[in-house]
Amino acid sequence: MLKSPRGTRDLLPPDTALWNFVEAAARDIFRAYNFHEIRTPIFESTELFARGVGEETDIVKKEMFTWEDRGRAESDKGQSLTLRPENTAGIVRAYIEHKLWERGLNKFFSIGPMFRRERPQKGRYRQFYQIDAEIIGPAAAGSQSPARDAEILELVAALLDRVGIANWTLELNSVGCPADRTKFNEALRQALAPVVEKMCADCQRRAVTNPLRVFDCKVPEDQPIIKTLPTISQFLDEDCRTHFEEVKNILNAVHIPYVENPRLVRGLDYYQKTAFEFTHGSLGAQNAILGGGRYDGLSEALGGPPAPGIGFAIGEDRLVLSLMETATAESVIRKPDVYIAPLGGGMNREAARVASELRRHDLVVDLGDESFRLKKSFEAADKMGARYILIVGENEVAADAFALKHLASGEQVTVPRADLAQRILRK
RNA sequence: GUGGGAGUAGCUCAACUUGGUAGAGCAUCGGACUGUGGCUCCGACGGUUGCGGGUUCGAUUCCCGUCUCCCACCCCA
Repeated sequence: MLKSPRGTRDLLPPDTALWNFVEAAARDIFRAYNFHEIRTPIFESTELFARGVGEETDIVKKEMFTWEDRGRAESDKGQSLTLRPENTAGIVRAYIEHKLWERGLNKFFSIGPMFRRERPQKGRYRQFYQIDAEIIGPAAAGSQSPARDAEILELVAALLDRVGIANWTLELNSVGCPADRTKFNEALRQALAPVVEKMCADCQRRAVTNPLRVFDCKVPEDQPIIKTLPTISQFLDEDCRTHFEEVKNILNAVHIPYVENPRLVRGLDYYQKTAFEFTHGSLGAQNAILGGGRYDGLSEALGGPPAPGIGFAIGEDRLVLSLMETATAESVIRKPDVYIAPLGGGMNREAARVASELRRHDLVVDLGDESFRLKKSFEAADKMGARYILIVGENEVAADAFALKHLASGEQVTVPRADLAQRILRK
């Protein structure tokens, strides 16, 4: 049997109602913060991600779906294309390409699929969905301000609260400027050198390949050593330090709780200053539902003008997973207001007329078939959770009044055609 | 990419310590009940036991490979 490819899956009803609920809530929140939707291609030139995400990142080195396009002529060498592994690079590319700063546009959101060639596990798929938001623009427009960082964080908190995710934790850090990180990395290597032999095998490897990852070590014996290691906060320059302080000041002012995590780092090269993550329990090892940060140098790295920016990406798959602990898809689905049961030959066309009329009143209407016995229609109406069942038989058509039964109470009345919609809307 | 666990009906799961005709509940469809449901009862449908190979008279069971999912690692949202 044909199956969906590894790491992909079908989203089916009723779960899709939960996805729509999340996306509708996100759109509401974005509107309140004056963000506007942008839709970029799901594949881009490979070069964009190499330059934007970072040549040396695992994402670019081994986790992208990349192929060579067919050139138009023999002499035309095919361009390397890649399914987008994240969306910030694409949005910044569009910002540059269309000179969006000229139009005064600087707050964007986007919802859609991303692709990474990783080994799948729960909450980690090869096609996954992200809700992205970015603030980007000329410094003169205030895009470098810590107020934007705080605004983004407040937006995220509002969104999580809106969809009903309780007990989230905001972890906050500043990863400084590139110069700060260089100094920090150097200090970290020096601090590790004399002690690394006493640490676990993983840490010994990390100390060489990626020293920052030592902070993620979960081995209890290593913790005392890790506590003695320097943190990035000690290496921030004046500008980064005051920026970070002001972000925290504003968060305090709007009562957004956070915990400082000096060990929080970001994997992508372009992050600077503010880095953050929202986590939620019981997602196993993949406990981050959302992450983001500031990327002041990205536009220039992609050949654009200076355009400080900050943004985040919600892992929608994980958000929905978290949501399923408390909410069921059934609770957000809209059930039919009325199920119409045509009864007897020729009644399909009469039922269609009634259904058409009721739908014009914004009622959710479903119907059976004139071949159904009444019992079957009742069972169908029950199964789909309809509020009312409406019987359209010869008697009803002759009288131009229909039997309307409230399924939960069993109360049944005869209602003239003209009064049907109002009657159903009432309760 | 590495390590471990698991794949049996649409869903949730059985089928004794290497082996003997693959079962239940729920769901679906039909009937009891030709214009009044949720309950009950009866019946039917449903499977190349993930796929391929091997051992065996005989494999859901044992062995090998492979695919997929799950857990963890790497890394990351």
